[in-house]
Amino acid sequence: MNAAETQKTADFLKALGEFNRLSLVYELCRRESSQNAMCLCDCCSVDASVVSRHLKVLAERDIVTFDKVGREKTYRLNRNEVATQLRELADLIEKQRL
Amino acid sequence: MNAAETQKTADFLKALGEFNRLSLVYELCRRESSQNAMCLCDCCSVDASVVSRHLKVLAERDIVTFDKVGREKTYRLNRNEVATQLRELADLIEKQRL
DNA sequence: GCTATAATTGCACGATTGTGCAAATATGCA
DNA sequence: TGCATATTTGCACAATCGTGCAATTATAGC
Repeated sequence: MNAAETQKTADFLKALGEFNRLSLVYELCRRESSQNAMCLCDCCSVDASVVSRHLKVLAERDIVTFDKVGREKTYRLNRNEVATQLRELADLIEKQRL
Repeated sequence: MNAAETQKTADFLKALGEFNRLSLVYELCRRESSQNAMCLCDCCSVDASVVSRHLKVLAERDIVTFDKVGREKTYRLNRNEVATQLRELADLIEKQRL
């Protein structure tokens, strides 16, 4: 487990480890289809600019993906990728595979 | 998924989502037996006081546990508990169970 | 008792982070 | 072209966080 990998995993966990960002993830989790940012604003009571920045962080870590349609960006949760990353970490920790 | 639960999960992820703390977790993961804090200092090049504080954070989130033997505290990773929490989150995200 | 070692705590500091507001940008629609 | 809406960006600010150092506490061994 080199430093770069450790840092990458830490960044992934840190992206999920903030209340409003995790709320956004849960909100996207509830929805079947993609949601634009304005719609996501409702789930956490902060300014639209804040939501924009949080979604950017999540996108940088590949936790969410977006499509740009017109003037809207519609976001969706990368369910499988996120779940896989979490499970890999769980396996590593449990089975001592480093 | 209420706010308190969300906050708790976020705190758990945030505790893991810092480079030196995650390095400590990995170091404990490699070891079969408990390790005292001084021994753990080697894996991340920071002051002993910093390691002490990081271990406290990890203990507060039940990521590690310790036994006090003499003047030493020996830490061990709560493998199963941490792995279970990560898997539960993975399942929730993947299966849309909120 | 005294000394050495393990660990914690208080303090200070710089860096990062989350936030709101206002302005700017981008795009759709009339 | 002009206006409305979606999103981003610049700026400022307070709060949190990670850190090192020095002092303190706790305990083992002499």
